[in-house]
Amino acid sequence: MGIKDLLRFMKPYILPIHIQKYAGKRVGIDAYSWLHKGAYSCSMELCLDTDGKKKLRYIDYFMHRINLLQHYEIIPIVVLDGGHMPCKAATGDERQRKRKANFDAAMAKLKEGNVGAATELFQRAVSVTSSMAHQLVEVLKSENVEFIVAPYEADAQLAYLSSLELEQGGIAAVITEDSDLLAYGCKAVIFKMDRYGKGEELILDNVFQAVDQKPSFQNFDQELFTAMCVLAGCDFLPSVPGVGISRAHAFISKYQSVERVLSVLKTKKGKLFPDNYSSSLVEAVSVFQHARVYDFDAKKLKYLKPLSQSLLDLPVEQLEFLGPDLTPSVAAAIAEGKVDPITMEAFNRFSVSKTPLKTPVRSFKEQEKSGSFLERIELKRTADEAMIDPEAVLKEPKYSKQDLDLHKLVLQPNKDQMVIRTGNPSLIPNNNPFKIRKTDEMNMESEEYGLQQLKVSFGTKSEGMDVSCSSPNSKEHDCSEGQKEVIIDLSKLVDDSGVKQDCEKNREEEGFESTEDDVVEIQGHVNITTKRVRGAKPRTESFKVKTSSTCSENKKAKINKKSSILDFFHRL
DNA sequence: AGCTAGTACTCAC
DNA sequence: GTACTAGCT
Repeated sequence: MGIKDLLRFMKPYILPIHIQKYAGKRVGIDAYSWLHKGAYSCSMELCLDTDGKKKLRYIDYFMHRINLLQHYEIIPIVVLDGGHMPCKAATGDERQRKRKANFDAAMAKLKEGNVGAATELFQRAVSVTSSMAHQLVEVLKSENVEFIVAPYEADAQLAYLSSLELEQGGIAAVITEDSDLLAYGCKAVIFKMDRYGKGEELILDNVFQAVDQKPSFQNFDQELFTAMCVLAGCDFLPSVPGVGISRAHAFISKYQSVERVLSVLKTKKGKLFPDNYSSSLVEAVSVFQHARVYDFDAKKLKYLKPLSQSLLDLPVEQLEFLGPDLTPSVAAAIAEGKVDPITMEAFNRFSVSKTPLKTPVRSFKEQEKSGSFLERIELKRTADEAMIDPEAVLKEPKYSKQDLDLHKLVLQPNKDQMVIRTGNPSLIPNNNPFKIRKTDEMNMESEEYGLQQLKVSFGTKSEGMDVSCSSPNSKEHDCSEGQKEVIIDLSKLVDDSGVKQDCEKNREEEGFESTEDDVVEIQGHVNITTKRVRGAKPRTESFKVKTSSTCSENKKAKINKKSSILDFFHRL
């Protein structure tokens, strides 16, 4: 939702620019915007979780834009969303239901054979999942693109980076579609950046300094501006009925103080003014000012802006609304993309895996991002696959039978079973001209993700879980085109043979040859204690962990398409 | 004039 | 998440 009507209201201050303006500078990117847009190019594939490269087109979209920035010598800093703020309004159930309805309608159209109508409906059903985010993180890692997973809102983290000096790792501007960045006090924000690098920019200082410009913010400071945003209605607090951006601005201009505006509003609105509105507004403004963010240098959480005395006087428990505190190690693990910020599960070396949470209440964003029905994830792109004719892919008859099977899985998301198909995560779209990968880097990564990953925690209550996953030994990079397949049988609830067969079938279809020779297996037990920092009770669970790796050596030679940056821009 | 609520859109072969 | 708009106060 952002700040209701803020961008329209601020239109006079929003000017067209080209990102070239930021050549040589560091620029922050609100990953959610691009993930969401990119998802449109493959919404059906994402919803159905089909196998194949088309599902990863959102990565293509994202990386093409990263490449665009790099072409203009901009240093992109990708910021991803982390956990959810406790105070976030629970407006999501409605959207979630709509998505589900669109998904069901899309499946119906698909059964009828009306692919066009289905595609349209899938576009309304698609949402950004944490699997997608993590998949992106893996590609960013492999491409050496700087990224950070915010402890909570990416917006707050971006605003924090924007407040830092360049030498401290600060950024000169933020690219986003979200008006919240302004409420957080981001100095320079670029909206609606297109594929050529054109966008619309708002410089906050220009707003405060402008004379003879309407609407006028001459007597505003950042706090009043943020208060205006909250009054107009934001994610943390809906506005008082009848108050929108114009009236919010008028009130703040006139009374120059949050307290006075609130008391006037109270007498004016009478019964329409909610009892706890004043305290909620002050809290919401505080979140925009002091939200918890990650300090990359100190490697711990800190506040976007140092706490005021009145906040410092509060007992620590009452500061939870700024984002619950996280221990430095947890905060760092989240920031570096090693731990899922919502479930607190360690990410698998190759992919994301998790069952839907069984906690009674899940917020909208939580459901949206943790992938309510997209529990299967694949990263199995190979160079071979990249050679497949797109036409042929489209003609594959998989949309009939296989998707019905998938649909069953979708309708029973609680089944404690999933199949994770993984491949070399470093493989980025083959049409990607900036694919430069150094082998030693890859090996370093593999070490970093080594056996410690056996200590992963799994956020389920299942017992006796068998985890088969690819062993991250250095060898596998010698056969980076090889494919790994992981099957997790979390319970005996479901007969897994069907799924396994599907996998085998896929392997054949894709010409995958598994050689038993290089299968490595490690088996053992690990005891895991998961400390759920946000609200839930700590758990200790015991899992049987089995690791195996399958690599195929005799893969076709990689296509050595010499794709230069110029090639890429010619295609644009 | 401004707020509310409903609809349409984001990609790109 | 946004933009646009018809209809209401």
